[in-house]
Amino acid sequence: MIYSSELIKGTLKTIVLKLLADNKKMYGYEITQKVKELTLDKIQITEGALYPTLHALESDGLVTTETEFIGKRVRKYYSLSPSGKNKTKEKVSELADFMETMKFLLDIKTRTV
Amino acid sequence: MIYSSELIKGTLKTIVLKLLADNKKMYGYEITQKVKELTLDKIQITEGALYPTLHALESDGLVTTETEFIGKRVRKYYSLSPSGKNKTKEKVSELADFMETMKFLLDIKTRTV
DNA sequence: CAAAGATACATAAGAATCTAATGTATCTGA
DNA sequence: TCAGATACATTAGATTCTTATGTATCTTTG
Repeated sequence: MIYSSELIKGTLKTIVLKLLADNKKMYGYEITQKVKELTLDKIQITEGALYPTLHALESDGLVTTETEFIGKRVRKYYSLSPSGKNKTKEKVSELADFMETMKFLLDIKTRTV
Repeated sequence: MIYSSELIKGTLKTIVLKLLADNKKMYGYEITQKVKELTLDKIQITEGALYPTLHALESDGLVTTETEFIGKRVRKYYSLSPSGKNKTKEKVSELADFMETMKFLLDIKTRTV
């Protein structure tokens, strides 16, 4: 089972930030594979979604980049900047809070009018 | 604190379906107020988001409508159709599953390479 | 050793879904 | 009376994703 795409919307940035917080530095392709692995294939981040997100994080100053060559092939590593670390904490705790709220909403058994 | 809007994206349809499952029939404005109340103002559904969603649910055959007049003012009640009830179960359990996955993703403490 | 599949970057058109603004109209309480 | 709440609805624009495409290198396998 793969989650319907709408569910992923809005959480991608937080997922990426959190992965970077846990793994120090990662490159794009690695992120897609890591998410796929950690979620047992339930979340598959496409490159068309990931790269624009990474670029946005960079232009917002939340991540810094360094390029490395593996043979002739380029690899672009992303790391959290100090403000990126703060942002990560904010986004993660907001998402955790949101999930609590949603869990409550989904469990409610109220009067059937 | 109000959740950043991107978080709501993709969950609105599920929230509405679940509310209808619990409350038999509801009208649009009532839904906005109910969500606001149940989430202590953390989730505020705007009408610009809600009405198109309700109309989409209707044209998908997931809800049926009945109009009622309160004085001269019209009120449009929405109820789940049989397929809407099935859809609600699907969407709710998918979202619950998704939240488990996200919780795992957010809590992971892995090697710092 | 050729070809397929994996690795690795990137962009772009289009779809989906929300925000913010606007519109109309009625009801209620101070 | 008049502001605020109730109640419907639409629309322009923004955001963010999907799907497709492009380029190039590396690795594995028949």
